[in-house]
Amino acid sequence: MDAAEYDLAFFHREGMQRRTCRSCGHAFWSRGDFDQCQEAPCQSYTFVGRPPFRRAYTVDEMREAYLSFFERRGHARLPRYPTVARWRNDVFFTQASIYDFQPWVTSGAIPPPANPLTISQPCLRFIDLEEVGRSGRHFTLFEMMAHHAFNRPDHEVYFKDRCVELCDELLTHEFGADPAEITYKEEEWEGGGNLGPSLSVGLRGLEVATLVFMEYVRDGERLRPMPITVVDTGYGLERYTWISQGTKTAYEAVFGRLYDEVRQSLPEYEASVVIDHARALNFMLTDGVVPSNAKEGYFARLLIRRALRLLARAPEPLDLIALVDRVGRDLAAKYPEVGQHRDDRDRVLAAEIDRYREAIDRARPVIRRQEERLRSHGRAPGLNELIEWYDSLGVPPDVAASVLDRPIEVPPGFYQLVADRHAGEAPSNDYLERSDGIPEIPTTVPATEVGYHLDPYTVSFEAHVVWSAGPLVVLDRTFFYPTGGGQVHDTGHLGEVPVVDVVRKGPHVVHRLDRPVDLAVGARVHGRIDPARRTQLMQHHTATHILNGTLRTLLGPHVWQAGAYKGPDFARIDVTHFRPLSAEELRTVERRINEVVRENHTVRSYFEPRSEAERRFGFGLYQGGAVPGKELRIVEIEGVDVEACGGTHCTHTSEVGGIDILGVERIQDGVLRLTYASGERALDLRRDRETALREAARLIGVPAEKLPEGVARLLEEVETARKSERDRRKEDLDGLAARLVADPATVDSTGGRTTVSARVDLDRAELTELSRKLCKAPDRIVILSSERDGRGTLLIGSSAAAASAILLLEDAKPLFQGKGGGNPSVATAVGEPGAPLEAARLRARRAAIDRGAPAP
RNA sequence: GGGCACGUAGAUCAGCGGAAGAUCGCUGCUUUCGCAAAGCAGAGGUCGGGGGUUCAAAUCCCCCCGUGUCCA
Repeated sequence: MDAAEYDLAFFHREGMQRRTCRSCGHAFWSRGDFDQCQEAPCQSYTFVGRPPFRRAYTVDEMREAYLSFFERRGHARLPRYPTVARWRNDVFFTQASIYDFQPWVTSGAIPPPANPLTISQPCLRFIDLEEVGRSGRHFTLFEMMAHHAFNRPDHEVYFKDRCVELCDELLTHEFGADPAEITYKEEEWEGGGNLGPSLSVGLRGLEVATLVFMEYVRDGERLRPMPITVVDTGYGLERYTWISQGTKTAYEAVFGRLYDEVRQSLPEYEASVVIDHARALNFMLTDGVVPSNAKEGYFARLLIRRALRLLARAPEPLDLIALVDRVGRDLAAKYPEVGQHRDDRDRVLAAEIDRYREAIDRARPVIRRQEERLRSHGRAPGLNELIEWYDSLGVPPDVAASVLDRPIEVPPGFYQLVADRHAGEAPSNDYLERSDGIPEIPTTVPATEVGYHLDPYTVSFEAHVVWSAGPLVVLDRTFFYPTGGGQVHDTGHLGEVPVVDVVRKGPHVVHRLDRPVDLAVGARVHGRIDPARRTQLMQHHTATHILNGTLRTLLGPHVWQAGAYKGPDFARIDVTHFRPLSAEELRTVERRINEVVRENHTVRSYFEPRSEAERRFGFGLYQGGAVPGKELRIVEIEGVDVEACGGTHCTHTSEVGGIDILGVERIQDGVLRLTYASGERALDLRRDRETALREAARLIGVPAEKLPEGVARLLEEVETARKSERDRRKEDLDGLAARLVADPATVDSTGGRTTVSARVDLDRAELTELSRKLCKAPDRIVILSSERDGRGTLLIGSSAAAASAILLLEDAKPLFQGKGGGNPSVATAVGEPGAPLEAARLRARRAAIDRGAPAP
């Protein structure tokens, strides 16, 4: 990055010098005369015991001081976003404040909710999990305080110069830091295809802010300017609290009194980690993460299990739920939603704690058995077993040692070894987006004005073509709904040409016709939407909201939509929940949703300023993912459900007609999928099911309502028939065995042995069975030949210790080009077609009679 | 999303290329006034599903389904 990028007027105005750090080699700006930047590792902490700030702050005081500082300087204060980044599919969690505005705001697709703005965003990072409790400054959950500005060519808010000035003013004026102690280190930032210069702000050995200026798009080797430049800053709330107090570690400063309390029972490391995890869990569970074995849920599980293990080290075991609650009560002062979700949070937590116990209980006998097996081979469980048990059974090494009731050495980097084991695995490719196959539409084409938001009942309209290519048409206005928000597009006609697909492309709604058309820009067209399909989509969408709201009411606020589909034939919703629905829960849900339909609640759809809507309804709004923008479209079913949603809805719940739940399945640990249908489709499907039922009943000759009993009886009959067939075959073989033994032509009893040899054409299973029967008597040698499908089989069985079936077979095999083998008590071979099977049998018989077995 | 483990009688599991087993539970008989217990006898299995390899597959390979677990 060009040095000029960092050559700011502010630095010169303040008389700062550009120097090069002798440790890290980075250039930096400062007022003071340093030969290295004021950041770790170049500079060690020099604030412990003598803080550089005017006074000490608690976390809440610091957050307030920061936000109000920027508020006073023209920034709008924004409430936090959820810590689960449901609006993105490339990450699970909000890891920085800028995540709240990616990708739509930073790409310019949607205006920011405020500009400039300030926020303290709780962020979750698991990358440094091992550092938590050790480094003194890492947290799983931290709050990134930030001020952001989004600059368009026609509206410049502020960029580098003002940004650095604000940061400097915060440190020096607001907090009273010595201006001479601050260094601004030049760095480069790159992410998501964008890049730009950044400044890392150092103070007494601590990085107290990162100021990023998103400016360029990487275009191959070249850099193109971004249409929107972004000021992306990050100030760690915990670090500010820490440096203001000058304590030894950030944990003491941030966790305050609770830290001292927990330290009564646990050492520094354990105390820091359990409180950290309890804090992170409060946000995760409040924001609807359900612990599970996959995706975001796994991280909640990871924290819970880690915390349980560490808490168990206390002399008097500490209770995780109590600890989480204790932390939650403090958080609730500033984040009321944490308090509101308290009971639900505890239920979810308790369920996961139970599951951990179950996992250990399940693993215990497995571990014992494996140890037993190892010991029988003269070995003992070692590191490999410990890794294996953790990886596939979830048993941590210390727990495994306690199960075995003997100490096992656990190497320090144990969890790293487990991670290394997973190193070569294929990376997740969730983030890959499919191309929609639609060409770029020139920015000069005016944005489409959409009518379906305000009036979902209009299915006929006039509009003008503003762009067209082959079968694709963009109009100045449309009532066609484009696929989005889980709802499938409308179909219909433009003029006489069928519309087969409708998609949103940036600000445009693109209609795809079933054939290329020649439409001039400016041409007037008549649009007609298939009304039956539209009605069905509206019913399914409103039904989805009714179901979602009802599930949250009945099961708790941990229920979040994890995906949804509203098609013309059926709809489905995936929701987070920690156990399967019982038959009774399902009945209750179905009864309630249909009650809501009958109660005919008004469904209001309207636009509202984001902050107002969030104040009134909270984060539950973002069931379909957080939606940026100044205004949200709210769909409110009074008393049942409120969501930010762009779909087409009925205006009264009775229009939904009724909701039939077609099925519930567990699609992932912690996620249930409900499939259902409404309106006409519900009737169709019910009719189909009834027809199938009646037809099945007719086929087995019982009235439809007696079908279960009828089927049960039928199954019983089948079972009886199968059994009697088995018995009959058994009897046949018994009879055959008796005849063979009684037939002097097949039996030879010389030398204290009985050799039974016969040609019986049976299948392989029958041959084996027959031989087995004959061999029940002692000192029997059984030699059976059989031909099926042109290929001969020779089976030899033996209950005579001196006669080996396999040796007899090996001897006779070559005669009929047989392939096969077996063991001393039974052996089988199949020969080539046409090979002399009987000769082989007679040879085996001869050998058995003469010697009991061929000479070795 | 990926790795690993597991799926065999009603339950818990063994077997891991050559004739489906153990323990508990169940049924019947013996014994007892009756129960428990014991002894004897017996019933109970598409070895998760589908392909493949092999003379032969519960067993080896591939693909699904389910459960658990770890990693992102």
